[in-house]
Amino acid sequence: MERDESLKLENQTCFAIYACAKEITKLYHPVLKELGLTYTQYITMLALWERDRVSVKELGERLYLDSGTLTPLLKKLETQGFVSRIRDRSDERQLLIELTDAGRALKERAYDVPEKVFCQAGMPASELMKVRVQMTELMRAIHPVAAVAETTPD
Amino acid sequence: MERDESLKLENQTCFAIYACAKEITKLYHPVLKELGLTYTQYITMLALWERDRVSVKELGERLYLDSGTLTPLLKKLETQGFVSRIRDRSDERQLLIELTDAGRALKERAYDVPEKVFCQAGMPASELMKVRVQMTELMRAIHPVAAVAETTPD
DNA sequence: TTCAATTGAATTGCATACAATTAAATTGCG
DNA sequence: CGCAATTTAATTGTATGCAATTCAATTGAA
Repeated sequence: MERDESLKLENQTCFAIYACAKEITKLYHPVLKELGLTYTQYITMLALWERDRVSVKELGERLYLDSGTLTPLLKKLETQGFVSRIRDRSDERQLLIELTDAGRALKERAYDVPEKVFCQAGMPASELMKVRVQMTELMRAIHPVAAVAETTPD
Repeated sequence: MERDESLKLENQTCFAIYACAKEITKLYHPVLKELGLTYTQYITMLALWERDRVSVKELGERLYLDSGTLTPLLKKLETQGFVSRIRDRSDERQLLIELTDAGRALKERAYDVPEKVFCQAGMPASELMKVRVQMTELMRAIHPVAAVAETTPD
């Protein structure tokens, strides 16, 4: 690539992904508003609907979020009545996140969400799946980097 | 897709893109720190290196950011000495953003950035290009939606 | 057992993001 | 011209995100 081309905005994969991520979040906004959830709260609920009564640490690993983001977000979900935050009796350092009945009930109303957003996005499901596979591959390529670098022999 | 599968985190294209975007930003962080830029400031400088003396509105359209984000960010870049913020004499509503000499000089030091980040990401350039093309397509599919919906006949 | 090292969550500080509103400047219609 | 509608930034309020630090609980080695 030409020296100058390398710094053009339209040649930055990072920017394409960054901009896309933000637009997608905006697409979810009106749909999630009906459920009383923000986008980050929504993916947190998705994780919990699959498996709850988990520590903040485990939740953070599944969502790629740290306690700085999750602590206030989970307090908010607790205030809204969707989760309970309970200290683990056998290890008081850990905070277990459990769905409430209302939290579990919310799942019923969430089943429509993906389809509603799909309809807004004018893209066939097969294309979206391709994108997902590529993103997952890219994620695998970059996410463990830090950990690997640390264990590199010197 | 099975009813329950549709809400699984690993099946959400939105989550794959969202998580990827965040990890990529983290990859840039240490590299950009040497230049004294955050990620958002960096893409703003990329846009300005291509074309400066533009209004906040035009910059926002190219970066998909609004004045709520750009106003404080541009003030920061001004404080750092990389840009000047000048009211357009012929239309006082507009604020023109111009690179300073220091801002233009910074470009020289930025040429290394993409390669440095590539090296951290263990992915061939051809794969990254494929990702970029797909993201750009997806962006085209979803971004104009709102505008189109407004002009739909009733 | 004892205490230093580690672990997990919370906190702090800073930088986004964006919806909604506000305020100033400009435009365009009558 | 005169003023309502529009346009552009800035502001306000809320919600992330994350690096770095702190604090309490637990673990593990001597």
